[in-house]
Amino acid sequence: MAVTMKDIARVTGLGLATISKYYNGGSVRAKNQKLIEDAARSLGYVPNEIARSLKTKHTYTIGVVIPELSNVFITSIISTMEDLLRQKGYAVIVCDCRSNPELEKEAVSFLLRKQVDGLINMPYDVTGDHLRPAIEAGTPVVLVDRILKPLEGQVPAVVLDNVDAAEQGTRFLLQQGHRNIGLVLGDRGFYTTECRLQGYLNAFSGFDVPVREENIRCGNYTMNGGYTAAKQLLALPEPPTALFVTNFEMTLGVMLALREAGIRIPEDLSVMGFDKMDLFGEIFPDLTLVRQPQDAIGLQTARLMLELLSPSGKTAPGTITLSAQLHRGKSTRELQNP
Amino acid sequence: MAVTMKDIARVTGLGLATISKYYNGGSVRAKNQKLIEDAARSLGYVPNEIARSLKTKHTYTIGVVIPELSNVFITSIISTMEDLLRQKGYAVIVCDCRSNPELEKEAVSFLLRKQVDGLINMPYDVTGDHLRPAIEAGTPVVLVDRILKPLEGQVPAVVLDNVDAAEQGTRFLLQQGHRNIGLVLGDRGFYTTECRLQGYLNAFSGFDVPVREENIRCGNYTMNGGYTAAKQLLALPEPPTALFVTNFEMTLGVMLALREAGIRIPEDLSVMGFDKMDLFGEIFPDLTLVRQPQDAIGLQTARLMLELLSPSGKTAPGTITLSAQLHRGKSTRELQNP
DNA sequence: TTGAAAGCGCTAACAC
DNA sequence: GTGTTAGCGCTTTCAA
Repeated sequence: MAVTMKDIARVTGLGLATISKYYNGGSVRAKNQKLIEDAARSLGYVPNEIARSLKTKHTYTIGVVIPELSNVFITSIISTMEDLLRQKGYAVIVCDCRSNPELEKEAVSFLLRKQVDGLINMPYDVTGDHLRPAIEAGTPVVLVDRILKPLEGQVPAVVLDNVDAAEQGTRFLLQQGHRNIGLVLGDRGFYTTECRLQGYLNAFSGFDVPVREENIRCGNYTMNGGYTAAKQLLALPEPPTALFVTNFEMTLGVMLALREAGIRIPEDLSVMGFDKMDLFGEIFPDLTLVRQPQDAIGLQTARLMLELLSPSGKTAPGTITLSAQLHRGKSTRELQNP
Repeated sequence: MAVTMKDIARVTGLGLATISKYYNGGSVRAKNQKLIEDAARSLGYVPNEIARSLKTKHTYTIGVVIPELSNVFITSIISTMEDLLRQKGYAVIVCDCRSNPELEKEAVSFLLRKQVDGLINMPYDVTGDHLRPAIEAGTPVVLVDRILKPLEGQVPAVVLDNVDAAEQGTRFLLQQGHRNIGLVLGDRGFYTTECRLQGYLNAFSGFDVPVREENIRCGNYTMNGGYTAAKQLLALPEPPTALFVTNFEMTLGVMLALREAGIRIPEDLSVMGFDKMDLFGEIFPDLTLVRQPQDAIGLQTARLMLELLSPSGKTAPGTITLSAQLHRGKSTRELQNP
């Protein structure tokens, strides 16, 4: 049987309340403090957070439900959130639902039974039905990276301004004189994919340049997908003079395909990447890209959750939209004869 | 206030014990079962696992402490473990200790206070001191990927036979006639690094070939590290005829460096990779590599934990060693004039 | 099969 | 500052 406060009480001769108060930062006579500390050490006492939770009604646990763990964007956001959350005393239970709506729903109810204080979700099921039980139970929910139309106004979210991000990137290439611009997207139907496509189209219509359907490819947000998409784009009768790739993994795949084909960047082809700079590191020392502020996304999400959890906080369920920043590197060049 | 069993009891007119039994799979009269289900649905009852845990002494929660989340080997192992564990009703709390022994120690005590049923650790602190509190508290611990000398015989572990893996890879290259073989390792001092180096050396002494010190490079287990190491190896007065790269991220970096340098594989240089095959996917369609059985590692770890947790199970704290398998791809070739 | 009651380890009034 | 006590939501004898 584990050591409990009762044991400490017995050994020290103090009352339970005193010991409890000590562990909750209350003021205790110095002599008794020493008594408690000594007893705790010699008995090997570890406070039981479960029992405490039962009483206090909060578990200091946050559930995080994500579609996939094998994606640097997701893992880097999780790391950032976890750092802040743990610093504030919260544990994080991560549930990878394997891009499966059934598992996603299950994960939510699982976490609810575990009495998590809050739920952070990068949603997969676009209906948002999986979150209904949480909302009904009054458990705070924060969405990351994607909003859910059916839940708009009910659940706050932290997202990138995806339309603007893609528009920025595309506009830059257009300004450089490119007219034939390949776009490598994630799968259709995803919130981010659709937004980024919209941004691309917006930029084109802003320049009054017609869009070539065949230039738009879906790379599934994976390295392989990007690789394949690049090969297809290169094989077109009129291959693009510039490529805009909309996430990290796909950019990696695209770069590999280009190297394999012996294509020089930016002499033969301009490339615009996406996502976080430092992950590309020294390998693509100065890739032109749309920088997604992932640290800020993770931070804001955690902060928002913390705010919802604070006794005062009942923040309005708005959407925090963060802006991407264009980084002008050396992988793009001005087209001489547009 | 949340809905509790008491509410169900009140509504149905049944006793607490009956309802509890129903939720624990006991047999209840069909009529009452329906009564309970209806009441639960209309009230929105969710069983409180916290209260249950207080009584039953187990939380169905496993703590996982890892050095870093941004590494495909680690995330893929976590995903595999989590799948099995969750399937058995266990939640997984992942703590990324950022390769910081202080944080690692803190993570363990944090999880202990949370009353996790077990602890899975890919250890960073080689002294293993951070795990002492868990061992003293009688909480089952399983190590993954690395063993801890000071804790040998006290804590079971699941690891790759790293020496043999590296020996296999190196021996294959030697058999192909290579004598000048570059080795790209992780940082010195790590368990896996030292084992893999040992394997390399073993193979050389088996062939009675002297080892060139300058061929051994540390790439920090990162993509950038691999990239840099490859550049350095290529710049040697007598560059190697083959490269053995000992993890996924570094292999990626090495491949990029080689492509950049316009080196053909395997015509100009043979390359042997490491880690899981399918992550390389179609991009390096047939890379020769030492395949690490990561799924098996994750599975065995989870299984071992489950076994320790089962009422019967008090498995001996041995080490499960899994073997790597050499995959003969097309990135290596026999040297004609050795 | 069902119900009454005790108690898991802790917190929080409240009285001292 | 300290001790007494009730009770968080559940499980689990034990008797009916």
